[in-house]
Amino acid sequence: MPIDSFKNLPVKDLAQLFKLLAEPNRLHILCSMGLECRPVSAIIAGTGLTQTNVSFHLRALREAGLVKAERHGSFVFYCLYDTRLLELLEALNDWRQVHAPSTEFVSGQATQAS
Amino acid sequence: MPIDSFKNLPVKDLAQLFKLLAEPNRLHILCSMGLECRPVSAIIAGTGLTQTNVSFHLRALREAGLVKAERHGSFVFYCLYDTRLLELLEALNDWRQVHAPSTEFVSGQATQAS
DNA sequence: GACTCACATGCGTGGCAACACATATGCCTA
DNA sequence: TAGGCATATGTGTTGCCACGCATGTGAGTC
Repeated sequence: MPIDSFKNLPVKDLAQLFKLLAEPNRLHILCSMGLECRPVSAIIAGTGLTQTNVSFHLRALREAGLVKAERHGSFVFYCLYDTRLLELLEALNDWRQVHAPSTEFVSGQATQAS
Repeated sequence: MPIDSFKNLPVKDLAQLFKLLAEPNRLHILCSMGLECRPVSAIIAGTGLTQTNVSFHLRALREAGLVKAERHGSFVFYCLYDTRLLELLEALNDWRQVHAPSTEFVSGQATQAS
């Protein structure tokens, strides 16, 4: 693997993944799922989104292979396919905090980069 | 730090970062910059995009703090603020290859996940 | 089978983002 | 200072995406 292997990154595919993660609500859904499987109703309650909207986003995440759905009775449980995604999100967030703090709350105070 | 610290991720800010990275051309620009500083004209040549478009995307990246601009004569050189971003991109791409291959080329053959 | 609950889907709408064209600005050279 | 090159910016258009409403489907209960 050459040093500048990032020049050969599949930009298009990677961008498609980022597009999925670029939606605050979708990201919220992913994070609120965490490590466990939860029924859609729990996700709706946890996020405060409408049922239509949650279903819409779950479909996108499911079709992209980020989450999987399992029927249990009349409930459909959703969970992450690979929870390591959350670690990557945290890593990226650590980087962001240092680098592009934008709107960030530090010890209860808003530090807006004007 | 609790185990489920990802439930406290600043979803909105993180999504904003992903939004920047969700544009194939913008991602291409970032990757093609690599570790060195390059003038806009080089980026234009490297990406094949129009001057307007490159300038447009560079502005977004600059205002987000992902890249910095330096004037040298009549040229403006752009480079990454923190090249560790590329490592994160690679990590995320490795994850993606395993997990959401979507449209991926392996040894010249398209392996479409139908 | 009728009713209910959990979830999915089709359709229409509004808003935003990428892009191109034209033009402005800044720097250099002669 | 005139002219040309490098880059930025303003405006308008187009296309896509998130969202809500209404409705469909599938499972469980009686």
